[in-house]
Parts: sequence; C-alpha cells; structure tokens
Amino acid sequence: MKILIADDDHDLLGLIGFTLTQSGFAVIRASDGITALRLFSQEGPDLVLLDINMPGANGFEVCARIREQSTVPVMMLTVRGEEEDLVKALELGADDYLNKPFSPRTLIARVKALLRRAGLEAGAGPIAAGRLQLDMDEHTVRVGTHEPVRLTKLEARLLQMLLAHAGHTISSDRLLMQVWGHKGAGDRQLLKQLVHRVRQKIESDPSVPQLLQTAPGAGYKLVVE
Amino acid sequence: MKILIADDDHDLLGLIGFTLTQSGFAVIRASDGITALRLFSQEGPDLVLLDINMPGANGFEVCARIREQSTVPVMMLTVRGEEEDLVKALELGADDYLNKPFSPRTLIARVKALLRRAGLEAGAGPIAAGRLQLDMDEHTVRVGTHEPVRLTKLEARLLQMLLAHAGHTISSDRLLMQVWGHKGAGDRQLLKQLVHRVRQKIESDPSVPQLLQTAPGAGYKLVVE
DNA sequence: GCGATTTGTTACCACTTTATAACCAGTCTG
DNA sequence: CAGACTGGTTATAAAGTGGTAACAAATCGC
Repeated sequence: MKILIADDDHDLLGLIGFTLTQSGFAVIRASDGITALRLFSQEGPDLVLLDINMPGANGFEVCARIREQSTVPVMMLTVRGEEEDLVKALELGADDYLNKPFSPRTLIARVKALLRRAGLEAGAGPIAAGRLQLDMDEHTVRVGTHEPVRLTKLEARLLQMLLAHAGHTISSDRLLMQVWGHKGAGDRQLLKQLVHRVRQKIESDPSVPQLLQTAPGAGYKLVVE
Repeated sequence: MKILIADDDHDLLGLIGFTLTQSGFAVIRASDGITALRLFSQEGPDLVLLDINMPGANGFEVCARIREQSTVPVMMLTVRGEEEDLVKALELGADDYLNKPFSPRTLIARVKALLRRAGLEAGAGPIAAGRLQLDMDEHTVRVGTHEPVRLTKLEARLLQMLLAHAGHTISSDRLLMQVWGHKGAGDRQLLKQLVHRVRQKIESDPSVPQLLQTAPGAGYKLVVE
C-alpha cells in the first residue's frame, strides 16, 4: 500500500514517513506541490497526505489537480483553527483532514480508517457477493457460472462501489462522486449511461434487471439473494 | 441521521438547528447539560454537538458521561483561543471541535466529515417508531408486517421529520420549512397534498387516519401506540 | 498515426413526482 | 347568519427522472 506525503516541513515529513513505514506502508515523499503532482502521476499511490501550506503549489491546488484525474483518498494536514482552509479543502474533494499537531497513533488510525472507507484495505483477490464475483485486477466480473466478462475502468469502479455495499441502496450523488470524483458531481446522465452499459454486461435480461436494480428517487443497489 | 445539539445560547441553538435540518438531519435540542444527557439516553443520536459553557452540567461533564456509555461522535463548540479547554475536551474523548463563531457552511462540512470518519454516513439502517419503519436510503416505509411501500423524496422527508418527533405534534409551518426549505414557507396547499399522498400510502383507511393524524389548527403528528 | 474501444454528449420517450387550482364541508367569529 | 378560514379531495398542468439510442470525442493498443 503506497502513500504519498507532501509537506515542506522537513522534520514533520520525516516523522510522518517514519510512522507510516513502521506500520508497513510504502512511503513516497515530496516537499513541494509540484513534486507531489509529478510523483503522484509517476507512482500512483493509494492514498495522499497533503499539507495545505506548501511552496510550489499549495495543498488546494494539488488536491484539485489530483481530483481532476483520480478518486484516490486525500487527507489534508491543517493548522488548528483555520476554518476557511478546512472547509475549502473538504469542498475541493478532500476526504478527511488532520489537525496539526497530531500524534503518530492518531495518524495511523485515521489513515487506516480512510483506506477502509475507500474499500482498498483488502487488496488482492476477487470480491464476491451473491452470484457476482468481481476481480478488480483483471477488470472482470463473473455472474454465477458464466464466463467472466471484461469491464472497462468505470464499469469496474461502479461495480466495486455497489458490491462493497451489496444489498444497500447507494445514492446517485454518492456513486457519481466515487466513480468520477468531484467533477462528475451533478451529472446524472453519466451514471444513467454507465448503469445501462453495466446492465448489458451482467443481466440476463437487461430490460428487467435482477442484479443492478433502481431505487427510484434514491439511487441504485445490488440485489443479493 | 439524528443529531443532538446542546447550547444555552438560544439564538445559536436556533441557527444550528435550522442549518442542520436544512441538510436533512433530524435535530434534537437541549439548552443545558442535564437535559442533554437525558435526551441522549432517550433518543440515541448519531452525533452530538456540545457547547462547553452551559448551565446544569457543562460540556466537559456531558462529554465524559456520554463517553462512559457510548462511542458516538462528539463535537465541541469552543471559543477561539481557549487552548486549555480544547485540550481538555479532546482528552475527555471529544472527536472534533468547532471554534465560535462559525459559518453554517463550516458547520455542515465538519459534521459531515465527522460522520464520514465515524463510518456512519451510509446505511445506518431504517429508523423505526411504533409500527412504522422508515428506510431513508431506499426511500421506503414498512407498516407493521406489510410489504415495504416506495416513497418519493418529499414523502420520505416528511415522514423523517414526523418520525424524528414521533408522538409530538409538529406545526405546519415547521414542516413546510423543513421539507421544502425557505421558499415553501406559507404555502399550506403543498403540505395538504403531501399529507394526503402519504396517507394513501401508509393508512389502511386513508379517510380515517390512524397513524398520520391532524391536530386542527396546529399541525400534524405521528401516533405511536 | 490508425483503428478499436471507451467515455461523454445530445436527444427522445414514457412515466413519476410535484405544483397549482378549484371545489366542498365543516368550524370559527363577529 | 354571512364571510373568512381550515382541511380534505379531485383534477390537471408543469417539472423532473430513468431508460434507450445514436453519435461525437477522447483514449488506448499497436
């Protein structure tokens, strides 16, 4: 599990890096925003820790840029009391924040919680629910005993979200956010299309969905018998 | 999602209550510490907002008592600069704090972030009162052992409000405000219609309401035996 | 760079939900 | 008692939602 840390405070960078390494994470360090963005594209980390005050490009800019291309979990490091910064960060799509100063214990707990929420903790191997088996590595689903079906990136991500909460309805807004990131918020058409395409692939009769059902006015859910 | 607010400043209590209600939370209000603790046991809220300075029992005491029996997320309202208070609150088990004064936008952002962190944002399951079971995720109600009935957004919202204060009459004005927001205020027809439609769905004989009853001249209430 | 795949955009239709209006019966009030 | 008001009902118009198709734009693999 790779984590990118960006902070211009060298001591803090060292401390955070050490703490995370001790807990078994692979750590990538950046001491300014530009470097952070370069390393992000280059390394594709599973989680990003951003200080707001940085030279080069500040935390907001980096967060916004990352959100343009990815839905990776982002945690911001904030200075206690800077309310405006905090709200701005959350609205830009940051998933959580951590007030400085913080204890290593807190850091680990929050990082783990965030990874868990993003459904990334388990890692390898296919996830299953009911008659569905999703393999995120191969980008395939298998329905019952049928042959595995190839999925596109977005289709896989949608199914991942639905599968992670199998049996429960997930709101359209939430799906939009999780699949497309911050930018996609509000565009229902995207979701309509994606659902349509996924149904073509996994339903035996796409016009009468048995697995990926609509909860009118609410969202979609994966039915597991 | 139920939130308990405790603050002795009546104006602030009103503002916070209104803000949260607008965002779809069910709000329980207390203006002193003793009341807060009583309502906590009684209502079992999903998040607690505590002012530190309160008559009865102050925020610290309330927070400590709550922590004896629950791990519910607690957010403290603090006065900027009172570092001592802040540290004490966090040591007592508060999960976050908010400096006064704060904007409604900040409040919402922080409350949501805290709920997210606590892993409560998604399906906290259906809320129940009497023979009614309301599932806000799926937008359905179940009356007794009948099949669940689908609700529209507004219907669900109305029932959420009534259910959150089951057994108590809620004034028409308040319902209008909470379901439609600012703009709907004053239009009784909207509410008449909505009540009518909800009764068609949940009452066995809609012309003789057993559950959603009228309090003439006052408002409506949900009867729980 | 080229063809194939994937993703985004626009449009249309059927259907549901919400808003608006009108009518009726009962109650309250001067 | 008349007139104003309230709440319930019905009918209809306006707005919104979800499914589908066709096509354009972007991206990927070679």
